[in-house]
Amino acid sequence: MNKETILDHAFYRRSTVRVARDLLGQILVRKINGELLSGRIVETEAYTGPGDPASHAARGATPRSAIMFGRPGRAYVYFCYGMHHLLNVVTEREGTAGAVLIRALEPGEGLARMLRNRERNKLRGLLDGPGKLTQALKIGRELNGWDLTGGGELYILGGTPRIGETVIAGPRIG
DNA sequence: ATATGGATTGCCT
DNA sequence: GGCAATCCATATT
Repeated sequence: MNKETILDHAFYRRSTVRVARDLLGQILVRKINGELLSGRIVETEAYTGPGDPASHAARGATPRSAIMFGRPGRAYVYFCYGMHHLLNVVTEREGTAGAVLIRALEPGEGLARMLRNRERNKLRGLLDGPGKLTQALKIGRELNGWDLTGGGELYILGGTPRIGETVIAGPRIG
């Protein structure tokens, strides 16, 4: 059987692009106030280090980007445009920069709560953006540096059944 | 100490 | 399609 397990250190400690691709279809789980919120990852984006101008780690480590050089399997959450939190997972071995931005989810558990968190009534457009899903799952900077391999408030479930999906991989746009 | 602009979203026309 | 909203990390003076 395809047993669902929490993605571990070894999963994240690989090339950023590979982790980005393998994250598709897995389940992001958020536990907060005794409630379970979850969604299936349907869009990701890879950010590496030097050589990737769009990456925060492009010009070496800064206080903010240092975590991208740190242990894989940690969350990198940062605040953007003065109003959105963006969730990444750190990849590559310690010392090498890399992170994958979670761009979109398909709603799973806790739908009613996620709608409330976003003050929306429709399923449509609930989790289809990096800033939207963090709002729906109440993911903020307090989770920056969170170890995703240890369960608890935030983790990612792997080994989820694939349902005949098409994975499209391409260069980043923009 | 100050200036700049961003891994976005939602509302406007 | 265009653009304002709005905080903060980073670079510059």
